[in-house]
Amino acid sequence: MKISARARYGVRLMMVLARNYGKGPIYLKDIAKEEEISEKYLGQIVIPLRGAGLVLSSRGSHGGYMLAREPSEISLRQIVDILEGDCLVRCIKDPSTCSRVTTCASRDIWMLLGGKISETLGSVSLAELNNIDHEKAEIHGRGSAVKRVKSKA
Amino acid sequence: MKISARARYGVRLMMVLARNYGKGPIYLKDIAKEEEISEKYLGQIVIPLRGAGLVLSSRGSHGGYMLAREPSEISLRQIVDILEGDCLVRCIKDPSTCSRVTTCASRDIWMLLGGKISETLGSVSLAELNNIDHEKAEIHGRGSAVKRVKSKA
DNA sequence: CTGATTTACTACTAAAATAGTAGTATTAAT
DNA sequence: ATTAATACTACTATTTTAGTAGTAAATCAG
Repeated sequence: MKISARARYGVRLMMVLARNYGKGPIYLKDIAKEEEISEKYLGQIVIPLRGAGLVLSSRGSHGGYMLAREPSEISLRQIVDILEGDCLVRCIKDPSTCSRVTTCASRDIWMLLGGKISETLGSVSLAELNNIDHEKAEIHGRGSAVKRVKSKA
Repeated sequence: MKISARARYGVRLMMVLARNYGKGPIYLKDIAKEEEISEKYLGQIVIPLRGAGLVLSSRGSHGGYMLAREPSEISLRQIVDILEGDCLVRCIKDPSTCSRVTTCASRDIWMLLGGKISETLGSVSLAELNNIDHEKAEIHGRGSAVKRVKSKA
């Protein structure tokens, strides 16, 4: 039971966009460089986030990505749900895959657990996440994200 | 983010043993038949459960498996922890695998989530799980487990 | 003792999922 | 036009998963 790189990378991508909210579009290249993630792979990850309306994009030489709404209005749950396609057990989404559904108690428990996970992820917004990040950065002395690395200046 | 068949099967195996607690050892063959799981595969799954002291085994012609303690004293968390080797993200168990550990906020969230999952699984015992099961069985009319299928009689 | 039956252990394997890479097309500013 | 960004599609190496197969060891009945 682990979280895919896809979802983890997606969250980090969104955190960078959240830090730069209101500053216009950010290049994927810069995010990839800062977060040390393959740009091509990030390019695949951002597509469904855009498709779900969490991210806006613009193409061309001054293109890039930005959040579609405030960081406080985007929860981790939304991001993870989009990127982590599969649920805990298949029979939750699709009960027809198992004939034991009506009598299976363990299924009930996996559903309960799935609910708890959603609840937990739903209770954390990108804004809160970046607050944690900022506190840690103050202690350990890290710069303020993209700006420092940005290729233009 | 899904639960492996290994862990799911392990939970079902333990539920059968819980239903038959106090009745002496149960054959893996019967459990496999009842739960419609490969006996050989179950044989692999039960080993670590025995190793962790949750299950007792005896070999030979009247061998089998039984719980090492009362169903109310065994939580889902124990079972899942034993069978689901990996944690949510590798950097939790082994911080040295990532250089960003000190400044990474997302890691904090995955740890929080991991805690919630443990908490949830820890709050459910095999006894409680079988109560749910029994309620469902009464509604949908299923027999009382192994006995019905048992190969000897 | 012997044979039947069970667990214990080890090695192997087909299929699926994961985490990418690569290349091309499209869009937009200079 | 050229450049520089996103958009899209296809492919692939590696790892993980979910088993299968076969042998060894223990235990009980007769």
